[in-house]
Amino acid sequence: MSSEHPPAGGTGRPAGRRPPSEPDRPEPAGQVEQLTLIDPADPAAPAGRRRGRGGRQPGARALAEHLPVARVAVDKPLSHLDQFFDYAVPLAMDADAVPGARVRVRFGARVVEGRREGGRLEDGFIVERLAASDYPGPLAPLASVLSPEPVLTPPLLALCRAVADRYAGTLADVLQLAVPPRRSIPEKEPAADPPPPPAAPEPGTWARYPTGPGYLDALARGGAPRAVWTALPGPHWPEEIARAVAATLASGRGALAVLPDGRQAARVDAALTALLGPGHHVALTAGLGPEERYRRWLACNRGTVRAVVGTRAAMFAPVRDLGLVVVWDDGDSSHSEPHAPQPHAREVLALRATDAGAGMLLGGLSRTVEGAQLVASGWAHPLEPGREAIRRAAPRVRTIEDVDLHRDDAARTARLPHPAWRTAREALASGPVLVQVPRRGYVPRLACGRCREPARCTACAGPLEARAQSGTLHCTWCGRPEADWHCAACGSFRLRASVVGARRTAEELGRAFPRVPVRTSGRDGVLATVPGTPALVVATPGAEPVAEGGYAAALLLDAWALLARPDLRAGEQALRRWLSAAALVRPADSGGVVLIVGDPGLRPVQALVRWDPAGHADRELAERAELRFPPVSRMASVTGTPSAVADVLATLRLPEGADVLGPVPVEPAAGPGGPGGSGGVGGGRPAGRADEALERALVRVPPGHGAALAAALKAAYIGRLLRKEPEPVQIRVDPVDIG
DNA sequence: AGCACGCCGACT
DNA sequence: GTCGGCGTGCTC
Repeated sequence: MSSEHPPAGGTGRPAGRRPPSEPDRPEPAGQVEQLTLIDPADPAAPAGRRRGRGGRQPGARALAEHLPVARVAVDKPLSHLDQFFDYAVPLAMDADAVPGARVRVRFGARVVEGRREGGRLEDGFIVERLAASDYPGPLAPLASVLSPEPVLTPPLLALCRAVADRYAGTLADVLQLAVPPRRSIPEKEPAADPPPPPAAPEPGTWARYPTGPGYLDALARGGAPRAVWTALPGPHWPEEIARAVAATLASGRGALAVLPDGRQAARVDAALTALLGPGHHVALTAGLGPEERYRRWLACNRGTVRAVVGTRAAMFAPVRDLGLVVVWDDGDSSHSEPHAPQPHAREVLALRATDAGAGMLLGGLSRTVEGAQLVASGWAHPLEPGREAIRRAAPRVRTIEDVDLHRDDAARTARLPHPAWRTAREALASGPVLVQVPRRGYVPRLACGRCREPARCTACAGPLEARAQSGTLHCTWCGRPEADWHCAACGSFRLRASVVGARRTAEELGRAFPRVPVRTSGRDGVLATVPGTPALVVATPGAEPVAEGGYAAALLLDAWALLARPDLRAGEQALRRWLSAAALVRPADSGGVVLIVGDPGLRPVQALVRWDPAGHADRELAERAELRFPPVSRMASVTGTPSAVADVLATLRLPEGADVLGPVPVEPAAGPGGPGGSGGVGGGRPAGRADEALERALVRVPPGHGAALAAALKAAYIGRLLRKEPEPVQIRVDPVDIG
């Protein structure tokens, strides 16, 4: 009677069998009868209805005969529980109701005398078609199939599931990130055939790396090499990425490259077009508009194009036969998706590479600890230039200390140490000069004038700021005035106003170099390129324009400010920012000079001078290993009211070797980068009411137990939902804001 | 999330 | 006697 096989892929009981604890429900006699519809509200009743073995219901609509059940991921309700719901497939929808199709379903209806009433229309995706459902009750029919376009294909679903699991998040949240909203116009356009694979590219500038040509060759021959690539400074890396992508296409497979921002994606896009011509790839970036974005996404999903270059949202792009994933500059915080569960492009793409058996190219001018770990663990190989190639490509780097150097009048006007002023003046004779200024608001507002220790509130340790009107000191967290501050570290009473912003630096430089044009590139108003003519270009980190022919010099001001942040990654990030600016400067042979204003004894400063990001990352990794910090361990944060956090910690079934740090009170949200933000599971603010005291605990597990940690956190979270605990908690895997 | 059902106090 | 409090459970 009941079907011989349990539903494919179903996790539940075999269809037609139920535990004996539900005696009052009629035992389904067989699948087809079981699925006969009782819903009256289908206007498009198919005329020639085929009968199942026992179509006993006179008013029933005909159902698809082959696989009459559609398992649906319903978008809205209960998404915390990550459940699928089974619906019957009306015969009229049989052809369209393919796995991955978007559907509308009635959800939450009640049954009155065998008829279904009410129920809200919800969006969903068909996850799979089944011969039978393991749901014991009668199935409601699909309300409609919005489109037969299979957008949530089985491999994309599997990826979303894996990402949700890795981050203790819900499938629904990840689906939101992975599947773009539907637009009907691009869907109606016919799918073209993909172009034939291009020829394998020449190594080009990859020849500058000992293992570069071999890496490219492996890709072209269908291999899956995984490399952590330290790129040489200069303008060649976009083309090098393009060649790696082209080599993968040559093997008949697809490729996906994710870059931190649209400017850089545009450079790789242009390099790919130059190398292959149009038609082989699409760029997937914000700012395209929803329709064009969907058109390109569809082109990728339909296999019309085999390569995608884009920003972080492209990490889910459904590239077919994935042969290579590329992440450029994974230390850039833009690679962290701000929406729950906040997946990181590097992690998602490493997951995809592993699952798809694809290669990976994790490249950048610098190297993150995570990159160093991938090499240390043997998962990836280093792809590095030799010392000689670095010497040829990199500018000369000099350091000067920034103590008491304001002797010269012009230099003082520019707030520049004198040697920096002189370097700029000399370099301006032959080209543009880049001045990198830390972003305001990114650095401690005030610091000790002697030892540079950030000035902190004596009550709550929040950062102090000087009120513009009165000039008095106040804490930006608790608001308390700080009457007689002195440095907690060295006892000095002198304060130093932290950093001059880009705009004011530009004004002052303009006065110090009256005949030289000054351009700024920053948060609002980012310049992509500047001409190769003499000019001062003041930029904040990440916004440096590329100069035609390279900058003659770069000045990196206020190194201390980047390093003074109470952040695990402060050193790594500082070095990353300096390298990205320094890489835009001409090679030393052509006179390129970088001058960094900061203590030459600091490890990141030394790494810049030696141009050794890999060594720096290795040392950071060793330090993290010693302290058992991520990524050597995996961490998650649990934030909420004290009782809620305590409850989660108490019910958490932690894996072997786990430990808990805290809980500690969380500072009230301080400014833009505060502990707000949604993430993991438990979405928005964990604060029930505003201003309620919150605590945060960090949970840490040894390497290899990340999945168990995520599973345990999610179980504890779901447990609270099921128990209807009113106090919300927020759970975040790989929290970004741990100091 | 909504929206049912279900078992105990003050009203026409 | 009934209307209604929102506690608990279900939604294919």
